[in-house]
Formats: sequence, structure tokens, C-alpha cells
Amino acid sequence: MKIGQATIKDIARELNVSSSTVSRALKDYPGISDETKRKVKELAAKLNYRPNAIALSLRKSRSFTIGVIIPEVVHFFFSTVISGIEEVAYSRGYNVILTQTNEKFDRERSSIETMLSNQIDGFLVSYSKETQEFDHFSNLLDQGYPIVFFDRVPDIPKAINVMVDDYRGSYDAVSHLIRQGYKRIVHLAGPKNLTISKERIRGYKDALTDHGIQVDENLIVECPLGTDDESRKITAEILKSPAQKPDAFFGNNDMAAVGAMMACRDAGLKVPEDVGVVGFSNWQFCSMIEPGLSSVAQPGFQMGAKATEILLDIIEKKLDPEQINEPITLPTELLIRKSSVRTKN
Amino acid sequence: MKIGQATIKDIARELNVSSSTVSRALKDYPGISDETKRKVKELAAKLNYRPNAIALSLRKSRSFTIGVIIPEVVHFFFSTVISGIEEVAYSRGYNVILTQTNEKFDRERSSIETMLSNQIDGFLVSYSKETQEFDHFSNLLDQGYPIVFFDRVPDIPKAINVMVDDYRGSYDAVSHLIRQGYKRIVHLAGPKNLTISKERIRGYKDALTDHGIQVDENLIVECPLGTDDESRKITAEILKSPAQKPDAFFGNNDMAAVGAMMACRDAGLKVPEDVGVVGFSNWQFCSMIEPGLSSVAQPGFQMGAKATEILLDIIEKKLDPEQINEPITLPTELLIRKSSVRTKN
DNA sequence: TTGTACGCGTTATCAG
DNA sequence: CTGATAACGCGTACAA
Repeated sequence: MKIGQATIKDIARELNVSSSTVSRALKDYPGISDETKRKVKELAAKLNYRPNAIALSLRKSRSFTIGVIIPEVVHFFFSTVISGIEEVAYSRGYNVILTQTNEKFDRERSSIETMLSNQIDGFLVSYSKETQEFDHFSNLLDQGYPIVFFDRVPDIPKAINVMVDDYRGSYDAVSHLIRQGYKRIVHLAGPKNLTISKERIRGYKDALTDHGIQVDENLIVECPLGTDDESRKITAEILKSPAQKPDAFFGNNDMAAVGAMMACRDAGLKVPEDVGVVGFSNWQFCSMIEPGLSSVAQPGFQMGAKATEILLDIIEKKLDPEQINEPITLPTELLIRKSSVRTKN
Repeated sequence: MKIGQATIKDIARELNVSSSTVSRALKDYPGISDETKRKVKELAAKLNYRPNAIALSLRKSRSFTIGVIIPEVVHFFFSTVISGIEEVAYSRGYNVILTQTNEKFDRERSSIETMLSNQIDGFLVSYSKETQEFDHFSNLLDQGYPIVFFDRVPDIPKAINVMVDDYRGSYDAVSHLIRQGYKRIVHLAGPKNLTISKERIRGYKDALTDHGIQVDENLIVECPLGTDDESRKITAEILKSPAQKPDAFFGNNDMAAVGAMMACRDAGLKVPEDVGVVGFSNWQFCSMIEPGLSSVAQPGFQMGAKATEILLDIIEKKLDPEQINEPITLPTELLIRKSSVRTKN
């Protein structure tokens, strides 16, 4: 079965009119008798006619589909972003085709290829951790292909970037820790090739400096994986070495922060009394654990929505990409929970 | 720009051959001189030729794209499933187009429409909580359209269903609680129109009965939303009424279980000493909270992968849908953590 | 070994 | 008000 999807031609044949007439009747073109319109529409409904979007795409070289390239779907933040993307795309009549790179550079490239084959109208991308050079994006940009980057954004000409204000979020979190009386604050940092990691490190440093605390590079520890296990081990190491004596941990993400909390517990240290902890992303579990984990909330949904709106505006020529010279920055919000609040000092 | 995507014709013109020759050369057809092949391929590479998948779809009435319809992307379990889907689809050369229904029936229907317009090769669906009748699926099935349902599966003819063994998972969880000495076990149930909810209730009841405990319908409480807030309130109510005196909670999902834990804490009850708690889904946070939440793990990734494999096998005629008469069931695993283990008693 | 012609479903254009 | 034709990019039966 399934063969029998009715086409314009079928309707035309049955009604003894030309297919162009049918096409026009269906779209309420001027200059078609009401009589014909009615008949056509009736039959169309009866035959359950459904326009073939593929044929349309071929004709218009537009697919009304946007491609989303994302490192991992199973990631609270990213899934939130996808949700925002899907929401806006749907409401504006676009399809979303999705690929995850699993943080692989090769897969990023091949996904772009297949999407191009599919005449995607534009891209929404957050690049992989492996990605170190951006020619595959630059080429497209040079050809005038619409791309909007989000969260993990490249520093290349013509790129349109949507990101959260990582600097500010980080700055706020660290300032808060300092105000609570914590002094030796470790930053469990992310991969240093990512702009977001760099920005967060910058915010961390500036907050310290602005509060008269000298930056100690030894307290900036990279956690490339960003898992709780990894940071648990790293934190345990730090706590062992008597030289460090940190009294707070600021995680580049919530998993890292949780790992630190667990390591503290393992070492017999109390959070927040002995050690303060703040994370980044505000995953769902932050409010469920005990003590609640303070965290910098990122507006994932809004980010996805915003990026999509911009992309679609560009695709529909409502917006000239040249006009956008600065990254679009979305505000973060520091959510303070127990893990960083000293009842007394 | 972007206009200048090279086509077969461009290559043909430049080489003074016909476009069919180019087409054949590109695909290593027999009966093309090596010389021509070489030239064609060279030029193709040089022009960065990329086959137009849309044209191909039109010709073959196949799009090599599958449509995924899911209630919510921002849901740990579903995002895991999507990941499995994407993985298999990618490895077999298919695109994934994604829509979320936000649990709305209308959106489910309209998504199906647009996907049909896009000549999707098949569907992967988990239906919305609002969905009460299934004609929109039955019609497709009757027309021979390939659909594989997962997790939330309908009870209609010809449907191919992939699900976890909810009954078994529930049975195991409740049996475990009983063995730990808990006796009055409340089940925070899901929406009763969903098969998964029903199955979990069935498992709950059978476990009680098999262990010689009489089922008390009052202890089965529906939590339609499945949020922690909701179940926290509901649990608080239950704990207030002196008649009930429950000593354990089995949640239809982890959020519900966490809500119950919070309510117990609020009421001054200790988990697991006074009250045992088990959840369902094994979300990431289960291992991060204190005490760790015991939970029934659902193999989301495998479910997505399995469903996709079946769908693609059907699409590619490697598998006859008629052959599948029973739901495909994936095993769950009970992960026991502190929240349900009594040190003594 | 290569070329010609047609069709997939739709719509824009030009003629009636 | 309506019809015929061409074109989007590709594959393929048929002819040469």
C-alpha cells in the first residue's frame, strides 16, 4: 500500500482540468472560478490530498528544514536548548533535523555534508570538544550559508554567536563565595579550547582580583571530561595535599561541583560549613540533593529559541547577517542554595 | 551566493558528455570507460559536487529520513532514547527529524501531517499523555506505513511496540521493599491511561499479593504530572492522615520518588530508617542525592536503538511487520541504593 | 561505451 | 478563467 498518495495530477484527471488549475485552486489564486475552487477542494479533501514537500523543495531549492548539530542530546542543558529550537521552528513552520556529534570532529563534518545534501535552509550548531579548526564552518559562511552558533561558539569572521554571559555568571558565583567568607576558591575548569571555559576562568579571576584576592593559578584545575567521577578524584587529590587548603569549589559545571561535594564528604568535610560549593548550569538535581547545590542557571530554552529566531529571520531575509557584529548574550542567574551559604562565619 | 552548488549537468557540460554518463560514472556503473570515470570524478571533486538528496527523494519517493515524535525532549529518559535513535539512524545512513508534542494531542496529529508531507520513510513514536484515541496511527498502519512505538505504546492492531518490562521492574522494586521489611507501601502512580502506568500498577499489586500482603487501593495514588512538587504535596497529605501510616513509597518515576523523600524529610521522618523509597527510571541524580535513591533503571539508549533497528529493517524490507506479534520487551534493572535499605529489621 | 528521453510532483510563465 | 509547457536534479529504459 502506501503507494496511493493522491497528487495534484490525480485530482486534475478526475475533474478533467489541468494540473495548473488544481494547483491554483488549492492556493486560492485570483482568477479561478469559485465553482472550480470548490470542486477541487472538495475532491482534495476526499482523496486526503497532501502536498509533497519534497517536490516543493526541489522546485524552490528550499526545504523549510533546519539542521541542528549538537555534541550530545543526553545533557540537560542541550536538551533544553533543543526544546527551545523545536518550539520556535515548529511555530514558524520549519522542520528540525538533528544530529549529535558525540564530541567527534569527523562526525561534525560528515553531518554537515549530509545536511547540505538535504538542502537544509540553515544550521544551528554547537561544536564538539574535538573541534580545533573551523574551516568547515568558514567555507559555508563564505558561501553565504546561514549558520547560527550557540553555547560553544567559534571565534571566526561572520559567525553569529548566541551564548550565555559566562563571564558574568562566573563572576557572580565567585563574588558570592567571597562574600560568604570563603577565601581559597578552587575553580574546576572545563576544556581550555572552549570559549565558554575561558570566559568562566576570566570571570573567576576578575572576581578574585576585584575583591582583593590574589589569583593562584594552582587553584585552577582542568576537568576535561566534566563528569562527577572525574572531579571527585581530582578534588580528593587536592584535599590530600596539605599545601592547598581550599575552602571552596566553583565548578565549570554541576557534575564537577557534585563530584567535589562527594569528595568533601568522603574527606569528612562539611558543606557548606567547611567548604562552599557552587556549580554551573542549574541542572534539575541541584534542588534535590542535600545540601542543595547553588548554581548559575543558564537559560537553555531561551538560547535555543533566540538562536532559531535569528536563523529563521536570516533565512527569510528579515535580517541581514552583516548587521550582527557582536555575540548575542543571554543573562545568567545565580541561584543560591545551601551549599554555599554559611550560616555563620 | 550559495546558489552555485554544482550539479551533474554542470559536470556534463564542462566535459562535453551527457548527464547520464556523469551519473553513471559517479556510481561506478559497468560500461563506462575508465578514462571517463576518472575525468568525471576528478571534476566532481574539484567542483565539490554533492548529490542533491531532495531530487533523489523525489525520484525514489524515499527520503532516507525517519520521523521521531516524542512528548518532551527535556526528559532524561527520552533524551537517552533519542540518543539511541540518532546513533543507529546515523550509522545506517538515515536522517532523523524530530518533533516534540509537549504532551498535546493536536500537536501530535499535526506533526504527523507535516512529516507525511516530507515523505518520511517511517515513524518512531511515543504518544502524548493527552492521546486517548489512536485513529491517526491506525490509518497510517492500515496504509502500510511503518511505525514503531516505544515506551508509551498503544494497544491497537498491527502496532509494533518496544517497551521496557514495566511489570517486572515494578514487581522487583516492590518485592525488594517488602523484603526489607516495609509493609504499607504507597504507589505514586502515573496517568492511568498509559499502558506503562497500568503495567507498573499491575506489578505493584502482584508483588504484594505474592508476598501475602493484601492490596489496599487507597495506597495507589495517581500523580498525573509526575513532578517532584506535585508528589511532595501529595505525600505530605498522605503522611498527615493518621489512618494511612505508610512506611514506604514506590514512585512511578524518580521525580515522584524524590518529592516523597522531601515530604518525609519535611515531616521529620528518616529515609530509609522510617520510610523506604524507590523510584523508576534511574535518572542521573539518583546517585547524587543523599541518601542515594534506589531506582528501576530503564535501558533508554537500547530502547531507541532497538526501535530504530526494527523500523529500518521494515523500511528496507529485511523484516516483515506481520511477523512481529508481540511487544518487544527490554529488561529493567533494579539499582539498590540507600533509600530503600534498612540496616536492621 | 555513450546519448536521448522521460518521469518523480509542483509551480511560474506564457498563451489562449 | 484555464491550459500547455518548462524546469528543479537525478536515474534509467531504450536506442545508437
